[in-house]
Amino acid sequence: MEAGISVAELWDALMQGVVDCVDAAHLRARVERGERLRIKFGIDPSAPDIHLGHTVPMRLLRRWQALGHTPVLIIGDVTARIGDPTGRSATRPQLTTEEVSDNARTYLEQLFTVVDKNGAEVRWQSEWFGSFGLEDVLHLAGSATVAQLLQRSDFGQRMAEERPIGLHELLYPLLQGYDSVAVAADVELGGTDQLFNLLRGREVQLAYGVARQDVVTVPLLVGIDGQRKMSKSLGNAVGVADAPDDQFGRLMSIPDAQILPYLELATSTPLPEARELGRQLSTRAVLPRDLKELMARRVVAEFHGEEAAERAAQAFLRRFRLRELPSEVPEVVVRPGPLDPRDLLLQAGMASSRSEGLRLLRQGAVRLGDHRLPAAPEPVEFPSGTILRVGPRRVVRLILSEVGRS
RNA sequence: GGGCGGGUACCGAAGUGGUCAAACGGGGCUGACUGUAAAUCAGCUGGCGUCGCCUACAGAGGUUCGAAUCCUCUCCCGCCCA
Repeated sequence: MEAGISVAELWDALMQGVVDCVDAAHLRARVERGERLRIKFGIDPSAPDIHLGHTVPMRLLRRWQALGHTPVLIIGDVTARIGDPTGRSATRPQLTTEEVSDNARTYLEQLFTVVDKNGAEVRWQSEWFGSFGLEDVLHLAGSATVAQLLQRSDFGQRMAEERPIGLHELLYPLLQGYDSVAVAADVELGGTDQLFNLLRGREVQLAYGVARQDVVTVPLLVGIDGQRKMSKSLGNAVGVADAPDDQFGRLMSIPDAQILPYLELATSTPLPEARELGRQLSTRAVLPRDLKELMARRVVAEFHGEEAAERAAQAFLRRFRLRELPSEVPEVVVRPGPLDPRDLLLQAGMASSRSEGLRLLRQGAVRLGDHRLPAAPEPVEFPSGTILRVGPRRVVRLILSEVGRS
């Protein structure tokens, strides 16, 4: 435990960025008593990678960890198969055990890019649910009423729209809640959308006669579309394990309004500095574009290091501001000899059909070497190594060869 | 078991005999513009030897000169009643 910092300061550090805290008075008292708490954070390996949105609660978890508390990471290998219905307007497809265990492996690796592996406890749901019998399920189900579970707004909405709600989905919050019983959680952390599930955990604990956890939520990170919650399946996520260039590029595409939230939630920028930058942004003392670049650099640096962040930033500038070629141009093998432009696009993998190729040509999207290709049927010829560009971001180097073409 | 409403392109959703490769919205792509892969505006968005052909509106049959649209059966989904 850190010496020389006041109880109030300690509490502030723990609560930085927190949205909901239940029961705050209870939790604060425990913290002030110097108790070392077990902080539960669950993650469902329902997709192969962790994204920036996940790192928001993870980052808070790391702060708690640094102040002497124990992260208890739950790998939701059972609930992942159901799919958390939170925020969903439709039932999720259920995953197979193989998919889940594959995902879980990469999840753990990626979790420890933020949370310190030392002193963290990793628990798999199957530890306790693996031997869960029907009687156990019934007992657990008996801890809540249908009306209580239907309180959730997403369920209510689905009811109103006469859409289906799977019975297993109703069980989801209870399963997650039981985890808290199994690991004797003192605190559970999650995004604001998790509030219902987190609070349900308290009720489950009550039903099992164990001490109730306190609940802490953090803001959700909006996806790079600036609209919806960040989610892999919505394609608006920045993956923790994504390549530096890819992360940087995606981050540079967020709307201006999201620059500050990203800076505060997805980087380790100290709060005072973030506030000051926000002030400069509002007075235009700093350009949104420049601040966005700073944010993107910091995010990339967290996962790949300063050097990689610098390289990614340089590559981005070269490519989009100066319109230079990226340093690594993928090569693609095409057949030599005069080629119909549409076939060229098809062979180069830039179009999925000749019709699509024709559309791109008509739209003036195709540049071969230094020239824009017209939508004419005349075959083109070019030396090996010629650059083919389609649109602003797809580039390949054409290698002529009779062999190896597909 | 009964009643009702559905299954349309990547998604949502119109269309109820020809003019439907299928309105509209979202997404995606492209162009212009810009501080950016933002915002805005415009176009494109089944395939093929490009004014023609092929495949397509859950599936299989059928009626018709002609069907996403009508009929029959099948499969699947939702809600309600029991």
